[in-house]
Amino acid sequence: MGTTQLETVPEPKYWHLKTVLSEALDSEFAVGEILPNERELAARFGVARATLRQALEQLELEGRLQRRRGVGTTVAPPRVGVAVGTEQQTWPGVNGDDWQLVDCALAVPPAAVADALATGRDEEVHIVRRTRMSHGHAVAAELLHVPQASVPELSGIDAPSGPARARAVLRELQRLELEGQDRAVELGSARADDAKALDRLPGAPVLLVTTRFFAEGRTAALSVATYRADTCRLTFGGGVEIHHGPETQAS
Amino acid sequence: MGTTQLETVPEPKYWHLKTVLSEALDSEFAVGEILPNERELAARFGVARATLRQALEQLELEGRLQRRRGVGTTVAPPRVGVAVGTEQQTWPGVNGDDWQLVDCALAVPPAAVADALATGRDEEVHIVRRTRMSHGHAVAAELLHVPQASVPELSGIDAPSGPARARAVLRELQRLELEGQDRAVELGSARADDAKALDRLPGAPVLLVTTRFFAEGRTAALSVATYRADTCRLTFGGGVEIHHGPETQAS
DNA sequence: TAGTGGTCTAGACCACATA
DNA sequence: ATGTGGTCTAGACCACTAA
Repeated sequence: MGTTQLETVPEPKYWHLKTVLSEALDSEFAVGEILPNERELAARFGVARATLRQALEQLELEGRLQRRRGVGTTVAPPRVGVAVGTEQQTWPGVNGDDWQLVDCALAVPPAAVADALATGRDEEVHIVRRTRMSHGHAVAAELLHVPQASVPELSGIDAPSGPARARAVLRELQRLELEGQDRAVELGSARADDAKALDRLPGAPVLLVTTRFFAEGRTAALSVATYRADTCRLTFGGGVEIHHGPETQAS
Repeated sequence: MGTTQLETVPEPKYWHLKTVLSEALDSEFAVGEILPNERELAARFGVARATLRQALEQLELEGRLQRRRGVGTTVAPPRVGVAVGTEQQTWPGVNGDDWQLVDCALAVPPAAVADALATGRDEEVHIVRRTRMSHGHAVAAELLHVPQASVPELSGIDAPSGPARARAVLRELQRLELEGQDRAVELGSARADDAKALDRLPGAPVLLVTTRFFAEGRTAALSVATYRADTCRLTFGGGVEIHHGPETQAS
């Protein structure tokens, strides 16, 4: 009697912590506000720092928090909706999309990419790197793989690398008639270079969007885009904004 | 000279470990094979168990490993492609989709859902629970929120809850003319009940697919589907299989 | 009952940002 | 120089599975 928790399942501490913190974020903190540091939070809740960190990790995974080394932990703004799929299918780089060309190189792609393109595993392809900006921040980094067979007219007169070369590859690609495309989304962790481009640590959770472009009866190009999973919500069709949680209340 | 690593950035141990393990998985292990236990692996690599676990965690996140308490760590099969978006838009539950009705209840949804449906925050809606099966495993759990206004003809004669009630709600919903729909995908962590349905621990990483169904000029229903992020690759359009990495070599 | 992964602790040191 | 989050250790105990 009185011991009302006799038959309760022992809920992990970090899980309970996460719930408590989550509610505190809703009610007591504003977006951008900085939280007490991990050592103090851990002390305040009477747990080891590692346990506290386990809770923070999950909240960051859910896009509620943002942690930066040397700075602190802040309350994250609601995720931004990023339009990924639209009704009409187009080649990358046509008129007004919010991708910025970075550079272009000729290199042997990973085996998985070579298989998808049906090129030989030792065959070099054009790899165009692009970055997607949204609200002033980089939200995605992309590698667009274009087999040399897809852009046969690519002149040797163009710059051998850099943004100019990238532009040339895209221009040639757009001459083909796009017959279709499909996409896949999966969870991954950021490679070192992508992490740097996205201002995250290597291994940060990302959403991998793989797009195959079909032309001339084959896969004419393959894009692998790496989106920040903490700050992005990928939208398909319509692209209308979805309101979210209690954050809806202002700012 | 000879000290070739003077200016190398100190790569974290768990990151290097992950790379080594990843390569070992490709070359020395078959899908389903069980790895040595964590204590032995840690000893073998000369690191603390926590560090080893950090590497395993990432590999699990990437769908390379599967860990089960009391059993061990096994090599995961390649992710299964799950078709999420198709060209033609349809109501949930029409003819042959691979969702199984679980039950149905009348309850007040979370504020975020109420806002999206433009119902009052205290207004009860029908909540249909469904489970999606693929290859004999549950890959997703869904809550389909249907405002009472969307199914006004729902007879009180039908069962008050359970699969029969769920069927009735979907049947009434399908009478409306579907005017459009849109989707969003984001990263989340599994709620306790979803985790149980998906045979995962609470907090496991999941892909949240939010679908809005439009009819009669408003949002007539809203679905929130929770997909296992470790085993699923969500496909949009076409639904064709994408070949993957070295796993492509058989089964 | 034995062995597995999951949780938790109390430290330590490091890399990074800022003042 | 200080303070932050990131990495790492060497333990301990618990929850779960399967023999």
